[in-house]
Amino acid sequence: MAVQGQQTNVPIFQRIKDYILNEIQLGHWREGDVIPTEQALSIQFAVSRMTVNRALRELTSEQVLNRIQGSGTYVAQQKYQATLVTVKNIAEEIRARGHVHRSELHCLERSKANELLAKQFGLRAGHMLFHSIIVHFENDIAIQVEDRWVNPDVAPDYMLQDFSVVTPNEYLMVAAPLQGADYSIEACVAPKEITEMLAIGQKEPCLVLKRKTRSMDGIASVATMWHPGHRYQFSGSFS
Amino acid sequence: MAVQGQQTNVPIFQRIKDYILNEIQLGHWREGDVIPTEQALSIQFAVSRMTVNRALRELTSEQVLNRIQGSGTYVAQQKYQATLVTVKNIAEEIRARGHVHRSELHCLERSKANELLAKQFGLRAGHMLFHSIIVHFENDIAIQVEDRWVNPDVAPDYMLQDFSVVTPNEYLMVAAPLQGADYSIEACVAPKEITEMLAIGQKEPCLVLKRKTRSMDGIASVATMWHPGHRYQFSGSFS
DNA sequence: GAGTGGTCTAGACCACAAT
DNA sequence: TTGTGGTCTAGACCACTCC
Repeated sequence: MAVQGQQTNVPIFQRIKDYILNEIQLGHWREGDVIPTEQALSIQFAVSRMTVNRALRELTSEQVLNRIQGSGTYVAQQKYQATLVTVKNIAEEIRARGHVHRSELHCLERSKANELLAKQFGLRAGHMLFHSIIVHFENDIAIQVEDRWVNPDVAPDYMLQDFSVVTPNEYLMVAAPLQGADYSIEACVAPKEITEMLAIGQKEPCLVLKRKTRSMDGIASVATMWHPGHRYQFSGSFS
Repeated sequence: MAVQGQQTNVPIFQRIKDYILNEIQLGHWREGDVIPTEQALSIQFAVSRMTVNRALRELTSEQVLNRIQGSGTYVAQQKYQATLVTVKNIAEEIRARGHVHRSELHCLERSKANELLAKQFGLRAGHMLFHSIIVHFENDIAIQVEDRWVNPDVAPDYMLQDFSVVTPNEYLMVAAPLQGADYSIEACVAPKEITEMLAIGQKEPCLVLKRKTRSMDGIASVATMWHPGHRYQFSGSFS
């Protein structure tokens, strides 16, 4: 019965979200400000508290708001620019470009962890680890050297895989579903063995991605991926 | 009354989420499979449909599930590993490390767009652009050369800023709220002028971030940020 | 038409923060 | 103690898909 001049069929919780985003955009509500309580908004919009709750909860998960139980709802810090690098499985990435992927297995061994590795895995030095070195080719041009150490406790069958068919990445995603990862991206000159595998000059810059993946049962894998700087880059976009 | 052997104080909607994630992880439910309906789950867990709805809705926004009204709820495609690089304002980033930020303005000018730049901005060649080159120091060590071109139509007051106080990034975030960006990260050897500003060897690898930011009114800015490879990296984590 | 998800209500009890 | 957010219920009506 009550006609409220609402434009279309936008759900109420969405209208409340839009209203809040608008107030922030207009500068009426600034970073750190308290915004009206659930009850106040439910009265203002003449809706139930659950509906307001959903709007506020979603804006919180979208990092627009912070909520503190017992205290109130606050405008969050302005978001930093974030760059989302989607690190796909390299084989799939290459195929997606319509190119041919091929890999060479240069090393597959059991080896004892040195102190540095043990520390990264959270294990004691001397603990057994799996180690593989694989070179990935795109149309027969070397594009990545993947130097990977794997925790046998997490992926006991790692050594049994045929890495010409399945990439370590693909296998680990199935064997030890990842819960998260730490990574870094840097530019440096690669050691001689790496430059040889990539067939690049010894002084040529490499783009290096180091990644440590966490699964349920601990650190699953520590990998260093070397790419020739002049023929590889990470790219993408966000909005 | 009903004791259900629940471990702790985990909310019901969270337990349902965990249950679903577990079924997927165990392989009981595979990509594309239909999972039980809201009603079925609400009976299975002896909770109200709203609680199940919240669990499913959140998993959908987390890209674990797809929902189709009138049809059902499906297991989504397995996610790619995604690396979230948070590119903060460099001044803030340095201060967050407890270090001192300082910048040197090496160039601030109006200049006509060459063909390449014009194309990036979506303007015609010869269009006027603002251009700045700033070197950022962390504890008096050069850490970034920021070579930036700005669209005057979007940020007309760019030339009036005092870039020893406000970074271009800070100013642009306010003047032209960004809607998105395209970026790439690569490793290469910098031109002589850059290596001099960074005070590094001429053959030393640089980590280069190129970023094009979009605002409401078009391309706001095109920037190339050069970092010495041996003393700078992008890093972070995700889960 | 039966079944599914999408949304909403008007209460309720709780944990926590501020006072 | 009061006010806040966190969660949950047992219904309801709707839009959409599928048969």
